Amino acid sequence: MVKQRITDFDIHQISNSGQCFRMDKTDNGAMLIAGDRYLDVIYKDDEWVFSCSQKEFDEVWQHYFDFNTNYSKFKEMIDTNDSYMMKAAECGSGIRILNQELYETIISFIISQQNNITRIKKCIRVISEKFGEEKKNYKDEIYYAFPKIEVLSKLNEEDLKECGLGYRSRYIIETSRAISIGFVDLNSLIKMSYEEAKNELIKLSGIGNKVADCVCLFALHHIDAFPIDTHIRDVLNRHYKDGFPMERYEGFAGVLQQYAFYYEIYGEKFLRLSGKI
DNA sequence: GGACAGGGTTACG
DNA sequence: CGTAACCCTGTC
Repeated sequence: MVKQRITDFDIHQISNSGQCFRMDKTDNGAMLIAGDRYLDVIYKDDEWVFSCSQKEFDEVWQHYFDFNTNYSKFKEMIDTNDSYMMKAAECGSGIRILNQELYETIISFIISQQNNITRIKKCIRVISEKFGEEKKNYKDEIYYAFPKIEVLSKLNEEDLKECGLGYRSRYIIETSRAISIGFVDLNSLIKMSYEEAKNELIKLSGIGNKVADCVCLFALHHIDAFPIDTHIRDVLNRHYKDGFPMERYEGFAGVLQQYAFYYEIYGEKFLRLSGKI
């Protein structure tokens, strides 16, 4: 167990921010599976409690949750005249950009296209149960690691049928094969700049502009990546008619994208609870 | 019951 | 460069 006071952190906000699909709310926190690891996170007596050893926390989760980055700094850099972003950042003030495993993120966001979150989660759960390694957590409960590329790259579209992926099955298999034969090298991808990495990712089947940006932001931690999905497009149309001020927010626009995304989905609820409407 | 849309990408015109 | 088609499930 690791107990810690942490600022700019809210596991529920992160869970609802759309960057991960294997995190679920529990009584006073959340449980999550990342790669082949399981973690419970609980909020108790003003402290966050993590169900892992100090060693695992230091080696894995510290980086996963991006705890070494100061998010107050990003919020302070928001233009105070940018009232929409000021409100969005206040609403999602506990959001951090996770450092997720690359292959898992690639496949997860291929699944996310033309799809809703409930179904994305279900698809990922089923593909993991069918093709991921069966493991046991510290409570002796069974869970399933995300499938390895060695497994998925050897499947046929028929094998994925029960996962309910639809036309995305072909993308998953083609992309897995392309990576496994070295058409795109994940280890080099990690070392590339945002632009280079994005250009490489787009070479893969089923990855276009938006999914590539999601992978850059949520796995490669290029926090200047700014994925534009239908919700963010709405935000830009409503609040940034003259274009989003990328120059002003250069270097961390992706963090703001997350605040805006969360605010779009949960903002009204937030305003209601804080008595602002 | 059928029509439609859901955090896009691809393959055509 | 714009637009239809792609698959599957949930919802109305």
